[in-house]
Amino acid sequence: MIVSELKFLLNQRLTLKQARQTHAAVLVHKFHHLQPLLVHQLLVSSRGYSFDLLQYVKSILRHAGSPDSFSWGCLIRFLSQHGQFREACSAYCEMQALGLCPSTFAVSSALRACARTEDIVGGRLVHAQVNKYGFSGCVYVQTALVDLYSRLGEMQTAQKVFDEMPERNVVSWNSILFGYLRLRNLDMARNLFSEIPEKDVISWNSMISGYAKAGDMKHAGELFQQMPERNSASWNAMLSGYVDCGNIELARELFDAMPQRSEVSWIAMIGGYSKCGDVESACLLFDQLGKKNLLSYNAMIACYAQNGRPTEALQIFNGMIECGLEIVPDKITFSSIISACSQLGDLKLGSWIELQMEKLGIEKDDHLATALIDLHAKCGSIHKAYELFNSLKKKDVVAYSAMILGYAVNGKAVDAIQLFEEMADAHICPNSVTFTGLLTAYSHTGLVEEGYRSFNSMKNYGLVPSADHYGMMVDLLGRAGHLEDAYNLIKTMPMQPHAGVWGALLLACRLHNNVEIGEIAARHCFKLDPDRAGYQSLLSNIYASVGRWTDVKQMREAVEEKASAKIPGYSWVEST
DNA sequence: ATAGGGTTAG
Repeated sequence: MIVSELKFLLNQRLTLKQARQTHAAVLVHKFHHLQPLLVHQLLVSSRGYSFDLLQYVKSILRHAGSPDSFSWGCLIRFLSQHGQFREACSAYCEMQALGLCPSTFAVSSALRACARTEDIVGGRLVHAQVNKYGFSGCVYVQTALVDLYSRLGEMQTAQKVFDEMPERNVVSWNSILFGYLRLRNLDMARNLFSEIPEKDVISWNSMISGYAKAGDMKHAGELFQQMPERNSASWNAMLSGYVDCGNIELARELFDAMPQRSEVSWIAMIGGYSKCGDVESACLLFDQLGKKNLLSYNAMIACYAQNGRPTEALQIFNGMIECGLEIVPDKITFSSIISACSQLGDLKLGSWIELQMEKLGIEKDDHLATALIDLHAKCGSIHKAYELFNSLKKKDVVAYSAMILGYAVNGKAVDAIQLFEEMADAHICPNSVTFTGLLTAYSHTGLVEEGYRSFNSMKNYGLVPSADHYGMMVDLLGRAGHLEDAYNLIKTMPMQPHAGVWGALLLACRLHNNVEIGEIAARHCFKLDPDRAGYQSLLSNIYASVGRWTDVKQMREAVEEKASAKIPGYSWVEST
């Protein structure tokens, strides 16, 4: 009688509270055989993972009259499915310690957990048990092994397991295909793909995205045309392929042609516009996107931050917090937001952001720490920046560049140059941003020879100096009084020099009071950046230094004319 | 039970 009542209860969706009551009944009446049903129901009906739930289930399992393998298997599978990989692994170990024989789904879930955490040691341990318990004939377990070694990049082992499988399903094929594609081994992948007896949409999608990631849109497109049925992931793989190779027009064509656009499509498209600097189009899409989630907010915030519009990045961030949907920012949001604070030079805001991160329990990974290095360096706390730099698990080119630039803008040129050498010793290849930092450092020290040498060394790394790099060299040469050399360098530029380059030359001419070159530089500045009055003042000062008062007067009038031409109230609008 | 598509730092 009570058994049927309990069974009825257990087949309902149970809350944690109801489960505790049922559990009490189970204990009182020693219906231990119902415990697996209880655990199973609890996990199946739960809305998701929570710490309380885990603790409760574990307490049932630990105090169960007889340890039972089925319940442990349910728990491990549940944890593995809900991304709690570490917990899944430790539950697996605990079950082992109880002397229980694992089920096939406990083993495959444990393998999945090891694969996702890239736990090679744990994975091999479970693998050893697979043979011991005689799961060599189980497709699911064997497929999980193929998946494990594929994710770890150990393709020889993956292939061996795959070859020895007594039977395979399409998931087994997809798992090994995934492994070769991850290693960018397109030849192997192509051969394998052609051998798959019954390709499903995932096989096709994996292959398409493999080609797309390798930049081979021709083959990707061919497969896309050939495939029997497409889902939104197929379209998205093509879309992000075009985005990655910078073909935003084709990406947009695809976006407009898609039968159904998913959240992913919108975000990929916004990211595409962001990368090619078309902020307006990105913004337009974002506004058209009806209900926004964390990832679409992240994409738009990143778009503004990466395109030098920090204020708008912060506005979107505020909009996200106050939208009423209770979207919680994650480490990706904060990476962009910290970058925005840095661009604004706002350490106060930055500190507030750091506090929010602590409150949310967001751990500082290397990505975030690098953003913080930049923030602290730009705001003058160079020691804090170096502390963060030292705390990095792995120092990559981005981290080094941030730190080198940090030293450079804080006038610590010697430290910047030293760090650059340290980076070379660590066999990390510099890129163009690294050289921005290094050249900034040289231009602060006035070490012309060394600066010039490092500028010329860029090509040894396969780097082409940008207009900004030329600008820094002009600044370095100019400040040191080599005005002719600076002017000649501009003349050799393969691209159109922008106002900043001529501005650096003009500034140097003011420092050394050179009228002849100063006039040339000023003429270009007027033309390239007609809205700014600063250039006229500089030239006027140069004229004054040599007593050409008529020209001085003419320049001053030009400055005043500009000032009065401004729309009244403009600066008020700008400051609100 | 096993698989695929999106957002982050200089």
